Amino acid sequence: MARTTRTLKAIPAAAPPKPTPAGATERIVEAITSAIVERRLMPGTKLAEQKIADIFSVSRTLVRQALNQLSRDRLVTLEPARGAFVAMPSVGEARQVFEVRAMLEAAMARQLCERITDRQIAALRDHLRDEAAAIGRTDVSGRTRLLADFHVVLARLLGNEVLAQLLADLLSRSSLIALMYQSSHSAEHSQQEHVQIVDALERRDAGAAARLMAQHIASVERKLRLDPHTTDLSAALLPAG
Amino acid sequence: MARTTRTLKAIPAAAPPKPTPAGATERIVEAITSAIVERRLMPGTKLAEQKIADIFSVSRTLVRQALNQLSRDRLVTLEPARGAFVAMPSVGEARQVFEVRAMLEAAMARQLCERITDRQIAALRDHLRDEAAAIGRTDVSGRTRLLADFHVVLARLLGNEVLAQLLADLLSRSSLIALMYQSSHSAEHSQQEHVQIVDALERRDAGAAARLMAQHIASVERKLRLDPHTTDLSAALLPAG
DNA sequence: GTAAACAATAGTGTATACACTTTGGATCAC
DNA sequence: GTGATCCAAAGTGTATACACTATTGTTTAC
Repeated sequence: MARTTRTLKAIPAAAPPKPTPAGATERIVEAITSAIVERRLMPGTKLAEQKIADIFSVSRTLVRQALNQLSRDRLVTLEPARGAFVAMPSVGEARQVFEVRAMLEAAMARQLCERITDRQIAALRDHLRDEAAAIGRTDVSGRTRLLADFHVVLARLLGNEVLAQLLADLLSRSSLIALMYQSSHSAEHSQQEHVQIVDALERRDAGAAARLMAQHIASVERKLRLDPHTTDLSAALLPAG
Repeated sequence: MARTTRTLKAIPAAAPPKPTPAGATERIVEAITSAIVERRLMPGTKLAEQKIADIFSVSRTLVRQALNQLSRDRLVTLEPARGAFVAMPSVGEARQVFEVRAMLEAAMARQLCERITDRQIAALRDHLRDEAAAIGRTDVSGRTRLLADFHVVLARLLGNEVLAQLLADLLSRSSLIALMYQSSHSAEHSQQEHVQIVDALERRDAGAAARLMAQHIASVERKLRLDPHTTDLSAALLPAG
């Protein structure tokens, strides 16, 4: 009697009925990350657990998990008993992130020259074309993502997933920093520098690739407004001192 | 009437009465991390939530938070609906971790030569002395920690907390890897290489410092037994094939 | 006797409940 | 009126409850 119904679970069922309900928590993390990087959530914004829970129709439990993950990525800061806020990276932290990126990515570019294949270079050219297209369309959020992805793509070409994930974290932090310190760095300029880097990679010129990468990152950092933003109210309101 | 009791909270109360009850979750993370690094928990061990909760006299909620954090550090892996296990990094992951460390730390050593002060070198010498002492005492867990801390100390000398934390994560993963792949690398050898690195830093010889650092990390990696450990049961039980 | 189907147990995944802290406003003393 | 005190609303921190999935041991069909 119970036979017919119970045997249902014996059927493995391929997988297609699940688009992305796999991780409910992950969906929330993705949504908040996108919102921050695409400037829909400004630094300092409070992220109240119950409000987010209502929006996604889940309990606070899953929201808290998501916020915890985001805090490990440094995209949100958790203040004990006060709540979660979109992170406001300090000037010092911004400098440190870019310093680490310069170290890592210059070394990566150097390594890449020794291993990269023609096929991989072709893939990079494709990516550069996508970047240019997004810039032409003035697709703001798309171009931001593509410009950041360029760096992760390089890491993936090395076949090093550990490096790729490390870099992905640094890049999301960089996005937040660029957003917070009003980067005046034009997308076109970044894209041109990417082209130069790929050119160097194609020539297998390790020295040039490393140097260009370091310069590119320094260039992005230099365009940040790292002076004004003072967290000191009195200094801000009494500029004469 | 309620006056006398309520006014108590007006007193800020310094801080001393709190040794480490700050984060209950953090205490659990620390305990499990120590247990893994000090080889009291072997790779693949199941970490049942309720058992851990009982041990620390807390609810599963806090244990789950701790396990989530540990999974982000790659010290434990979470298998959906199956539970948490002490991570078993693959050979590929091991190689990738060491590759990233080589890139990052060589660059760090190079940078350090340009900025390090005599005072900081003295501090490094102190650290080297501690290492030697721990080795003399055959203080296994202590020497392991000190040898790893050397690398984090270098990052801190650069004044780059972002780098320091990144490196700390990579080092805890390295510890797990060394443990899993039965490193035959002697502590004495590592310590001698540390001394050579500090010597190069003292000479402000950037090239030598970077090279020695890269060699040191490669040396540690080379001593790992990266062949045997097969995750394939049949291959393990039927060596003849 | 073997192998598949079933049932019981243990354990994870999510939601809910409750205690405590913070915060903004109202009250009260002066 | 100005100041601090107190109270209520909102929100976080932790524990507990319940549903569902995986696993293991048993039974049953052949």
